[in-house]
Amino acid sequence: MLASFLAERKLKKSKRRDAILSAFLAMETHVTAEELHRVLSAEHPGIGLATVYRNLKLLASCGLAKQVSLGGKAARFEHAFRHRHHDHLVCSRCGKVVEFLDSEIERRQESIASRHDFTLESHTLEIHGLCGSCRPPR
Amino acid sequence: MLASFLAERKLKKSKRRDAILSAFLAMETHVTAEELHRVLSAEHPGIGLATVYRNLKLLASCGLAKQVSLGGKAARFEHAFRHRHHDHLVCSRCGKVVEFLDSEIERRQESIASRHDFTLESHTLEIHGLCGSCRPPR
DNA sequence: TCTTGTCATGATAACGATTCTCAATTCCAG
DNA sequence: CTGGAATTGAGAATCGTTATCATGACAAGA
Repeated sequence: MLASFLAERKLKKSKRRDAILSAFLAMETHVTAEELHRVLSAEHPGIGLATVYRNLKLLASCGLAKQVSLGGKAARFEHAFRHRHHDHLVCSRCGKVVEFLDSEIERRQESIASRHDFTLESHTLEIHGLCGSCRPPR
Repeated sequence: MLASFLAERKLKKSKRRDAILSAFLAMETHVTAEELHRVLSAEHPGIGLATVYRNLKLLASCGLAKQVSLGGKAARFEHAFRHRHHDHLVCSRCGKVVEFLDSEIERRQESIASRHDFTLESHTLEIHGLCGSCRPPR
C-alpha cells in the first residue's frame, strides 16, 4: 500500500521512513508531529522533526493518515488504515475525543454537495462541547 | 449588544473599536484579519494590525463574529449578527464558498452529543469539493 | 560489488499567522 | 479636570510548519 505508492512516484524506502510509519500506526491517539517525534526518539534517536513532518505529510497523501484539527493550533494525525471514516466530538475543556459516525449525516452531505453542483471530496465535522466529567455539577 | 458586553467586563469604547466593528459588519465576505485591516486602512489610516486581531477576537467572544477556517491557514471571520447559523461548502480549487443549513444534520448533532453525555457548545462542518466551474469537463 | 544519479535526511534558517510587550494615548467615573 | 484603568501602535517574540542545503542512504545497472 505504502510500497506501491512509493514505487509509483519513484520514492524510496528508508529505515527512518519505516520507523516513522510503524510508530505512527502503533499510536492509538490523534497525534501531533512533535508528539510522534518525541515517542520516536526513544527507539530511534536522531530522527529530525522535519523528517517527521515530511513523512506524515506523505502518509497523508497516500491515504494512510488523515489530518484533523480538533481545535488546537497544531495539526493532528490519525490513521486512516483499517479505520473507518468518522467524525469527532471534542471536549472543549479536557480535550477528550469521541469518534462517531452517523450515516444519515453522511448521506445528507452528499446530497447537499450535489444540490449545489459540487463534487464532494472530503468533509470535516467537529462537535465541541463539555463532556460529562467537565460539566459543572450545578 | 456589544455595549452591554463591554459594560459587563469594564471594557471601554473607542473610536477604533467602533471603526473596526462597523467595517467588519459592512463586509460581505468571510474575512481575514489582514484583509479587514487593509480595508480599514483606507478610511482610518494608522490602525494597527494587532488591534484588528484584538478586536476581532473580542467580537468573537461576545458573539458578534464567528471564526471559521475554510481550509486556508489564516483564520477567517464572518458576522454572526442577523446571520443565522450555517455551515460551509468550499471549492478546493477556486475557494468559492456556499453557505447552507440542514436542520436534520443539526438535529442529529444534538442527539449525538447527548448520547455521549456532552453538552453541545458549537460545531464546525465544512464540506470540501470541486464546484461546477472547477470540475474538469472530462 | 562498484558507480552513479536520485531521493531522504538533519540542522537550522525562514516563514506566516498570531500574540505579547511596553510606552504612549485615550477613555470615563468621580 | 483628573487619576487610574483600558486601549493602542510598533515591533519583538512565539509557535507550528516549511524551505534550504550540504551530506548520507538507496536502487539499479555495469
